[in-house]
Amino acid sequence: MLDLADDVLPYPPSEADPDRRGKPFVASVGKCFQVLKAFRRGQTELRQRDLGLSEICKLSGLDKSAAQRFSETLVTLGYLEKDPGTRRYRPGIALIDFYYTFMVSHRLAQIAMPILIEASKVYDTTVNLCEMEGTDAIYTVRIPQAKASYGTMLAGRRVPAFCASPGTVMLAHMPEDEADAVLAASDLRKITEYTLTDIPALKAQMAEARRLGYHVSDQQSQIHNVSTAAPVLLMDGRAVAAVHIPGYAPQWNLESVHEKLVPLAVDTARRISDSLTDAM
Amino acid sequence: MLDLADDVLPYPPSEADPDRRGKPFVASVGKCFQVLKAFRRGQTELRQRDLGLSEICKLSGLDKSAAQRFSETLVTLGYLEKDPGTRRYRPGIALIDFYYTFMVSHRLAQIAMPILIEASKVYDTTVNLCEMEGTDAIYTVRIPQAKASYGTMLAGRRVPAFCASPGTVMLAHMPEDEADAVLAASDLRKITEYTLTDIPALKAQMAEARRLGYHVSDQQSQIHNVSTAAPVLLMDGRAVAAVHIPGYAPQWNLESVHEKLVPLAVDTARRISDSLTDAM
DNA sequence: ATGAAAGTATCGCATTGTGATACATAGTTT
DNA sequence: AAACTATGTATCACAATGCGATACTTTCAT
Repeated sequence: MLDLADDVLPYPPSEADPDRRGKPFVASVGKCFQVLKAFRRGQTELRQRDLGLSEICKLSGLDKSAAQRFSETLVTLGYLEKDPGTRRYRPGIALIDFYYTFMVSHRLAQIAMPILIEASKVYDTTVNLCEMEGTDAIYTVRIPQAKASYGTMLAGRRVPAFCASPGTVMLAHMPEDEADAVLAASDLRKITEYTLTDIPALKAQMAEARRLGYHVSDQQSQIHNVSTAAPVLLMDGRAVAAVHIPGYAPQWNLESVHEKLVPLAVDTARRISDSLTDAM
Repeated sequence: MLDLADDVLPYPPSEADPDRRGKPFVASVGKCFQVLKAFRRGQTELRQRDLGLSEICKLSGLDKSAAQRFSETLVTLGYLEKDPGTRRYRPGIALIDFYYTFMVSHRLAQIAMPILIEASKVYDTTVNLCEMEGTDAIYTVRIPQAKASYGTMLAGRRVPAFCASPGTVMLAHMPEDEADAVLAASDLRKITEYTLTDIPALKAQMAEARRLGYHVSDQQSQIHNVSTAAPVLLMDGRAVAAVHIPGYAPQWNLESVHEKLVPLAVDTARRISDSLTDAM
């Protein structure tokens, strides 16, 4: 039995944040999102798609009454579904609406999509677009390949920025103080035995990524995965995203990745950068 | 200038609903989602990605104070972003999290994904998976093609069930009273000049779809689009989803769609149905 | 300059959410 | 079966919290 709870989640979510102090904040809204987030934790920590009320309590940090109020509210709104038999809750299909709301107005994704699709056909590989959010890189566009695993096909996945190639490359092409702040806020724990966790080594790696214009991560976030990333840059040199192409063993190794996937990633990222600046 | 507002959205969202009466409901939560929904309306009705506070008021039905409170709350939580210069709000990247939360636990999508990818390669076409939500068909999985338009690549898009082939085919394979209820609740307005809007004609069309096991819609929801859909069925014959393959003119016409896309859609849907029942 | 419209801040009131408690139901163990 | 435990549901008095009218500030058009 896993021990949940306790690292009780960032709530109340600000009053700590510098420039959010004093802004109006409706606590109930924060709590409802704690409930929705509980399902994500439930999936990673408990490996189950549906949660009972008491599990929601533990994972959200809310008491029983609150958990019930918010869960039922979310059911009424369609964002959770409730199995009448088991009385357990699960994510509702209406949640997809917000993905659409975000993506449909996301110019970067719109521009990148056809270019990424083309790129995926070159070697029949998965190709992803990543963007920074806090200390994570989030996959926003993924062009899937039939043989890939389901989890690696889904947009919305998060990976700690410090230990994955898209993160490295975005941190590298970012004002240094911002990058430092991200590293400082990151939970620097080893994901695999190859994960770098000390700041100087990470900064050296970032410097090299900046120099080369790409980064190859050798099993630092996943065993048997040598993955490449190249930055999508604005004219001022800031990275707004990264193109990420994973290469899985045994099909790909460090050498073939350098020979084939690196140029592809760099070129794809550059084409996106160009289209982006043209469009402005 | 479009007149917005007024059809002030279904709020308070239940007390009307039969079996949701008396369930605890936190009004603030409902209102925060009104704000998020406002962005979707803003995109379709105003064609703009970001909204000012007063636009949020109109589109959400909230007063100025409430709109501000909830918008700022959502900014603090990361679900909206605010441009400091223009003071306008736009959807935040964190919204993607909920897509992931839903999809990662969605067995149907997991099973369907590789099968849909295979299908998309046969004629290099877009292939979609749709599911019912209220009176709409929602696209939950989409395998994009480079030449397609961005809007048709995004999961989360909704189409009224009555006038699109995936909807027709799902309604057809549904207990009749449920299908009738959906039609009754639908806003039966012509989308194109070919849209059927009278119930008997729609029911005849559904009957034929049930008989054939697929449906081809000829420009009923979009001009120059002849699209095919076939139902994904459980063992009891109920549809849980539909495979949808659009065929755009001039590349595709009614004849070539029948010859090629119909068998592909039917076969793909059947393979998903089989995998689904195997997995249980 | 002037005015209108949009955005932000303030604050007393009472509505609304709160959470302790009690009750009901499901699932397990003896 | 009965007894027990855990989990889910309902109730309710209190006051904290969200409410929204008002006033203030900024921005943009004229």
